[in-house]
Amino acid sequence: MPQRSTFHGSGALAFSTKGEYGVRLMVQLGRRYGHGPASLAEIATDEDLPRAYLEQLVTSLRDAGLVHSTRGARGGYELALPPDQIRMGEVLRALEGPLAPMICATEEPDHALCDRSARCTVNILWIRVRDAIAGTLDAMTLADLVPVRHVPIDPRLATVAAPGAGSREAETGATLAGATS
Amino acid sequence: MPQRSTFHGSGALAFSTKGEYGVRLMVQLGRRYGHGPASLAEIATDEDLPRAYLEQLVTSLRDAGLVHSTRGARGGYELALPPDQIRMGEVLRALEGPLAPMICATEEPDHALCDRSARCTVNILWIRVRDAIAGTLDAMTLADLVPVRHVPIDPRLATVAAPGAGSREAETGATLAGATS
DNA sequence: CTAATCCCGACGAACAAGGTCGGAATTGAC
DNA sequence: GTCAATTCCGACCTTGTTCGTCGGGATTAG
Repeated sequence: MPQRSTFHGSGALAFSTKGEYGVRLMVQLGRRYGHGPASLAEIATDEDLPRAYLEQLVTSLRDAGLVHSTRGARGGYELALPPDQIRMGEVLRALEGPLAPMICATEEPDHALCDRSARCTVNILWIRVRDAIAGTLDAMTLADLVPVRHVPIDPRLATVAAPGAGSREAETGATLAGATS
Repeated sequence: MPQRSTFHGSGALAFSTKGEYGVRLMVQLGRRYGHGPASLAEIATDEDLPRAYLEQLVTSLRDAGLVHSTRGARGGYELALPPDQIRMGEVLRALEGPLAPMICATEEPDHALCDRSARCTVNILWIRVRDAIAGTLDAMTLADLVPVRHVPIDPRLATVAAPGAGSREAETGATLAGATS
């Protein structure tokens, strides 16, 4: 496949495929958590994604300390932390860079102010959007996306799969009414 | 100037220049609200933006019913509504298209489900991000971005510039309900 | 009439997104 | 020791969107 058709996020503020594929990759690793390393080929098949491309993405995730790799035969990747301790904000930041809808709204405190910062009244808008996104993303963990497993092999893992364990409830008032149903 | 340096939104989920310039354009129109039409050349100079490019953007805003145009000499553009009745969400949607971080999280009810929608547990993440963005944007109006004017020429216009006009207090949670259904 | 303005469609260069490729290094299994 | 599976790494290529530019036509005030 040369390229994905049209554009997978049609409008404004779209994530790139890096973000999308990377999250799907992480979810797969979440399902396999506790089963030892999983090879990229395996995951690429499961999610129907180009393996060579996933290699690039997983490198970012590894460098960010989110996944751990094992080289050699029977090697692969696995989560470096339990799923409920991986905030989705971290995942997306590792994949796509800092969450910043605009150059003057970087997450870094040493934000590169635009030259017009003096009379720039628009700044507050981008800041608020950035905070809303970051807040939402950091309020969700990978555990919220991994489908519940019936019976974990290791009973100690039951606490991990418990819903809403660590992640605070978001203050965004998210009404996700019947989204996918 | 052929192109803007590097990329004005460095990381993930960046607005394009359409969104940025368009908002700045609207703010300028907000400052001039009540003073009759303003020409694009004037605004382009004030904001130091390419006039020919603004022409394209303002077309979208006009088609969305946010600005009103007057043709001919001494013509120009003006806001079609008072600033406090223009939600920033509308502005950005007009400029950039629907707020959708991912194809499977469109604002339209007839969302084109990705082919994997059955076993897609990731969807909820994009939906929440989309709601957070839309909620934040729709809770702010153009009046929140226009710097307060000291003394309007026409005293009747004081009501327009007055801060308590209503939509300021909208909390993010309330407006979300209507958006999704 | 003339000058200012909006209006419209076509055009084009630069750039990042979205992948592909080939090979080197590492390791488990036999 | 050999072999196969796998991560690791950098270079390369292609395509579409973004970010504008350009030239002219339609409209209207003075």
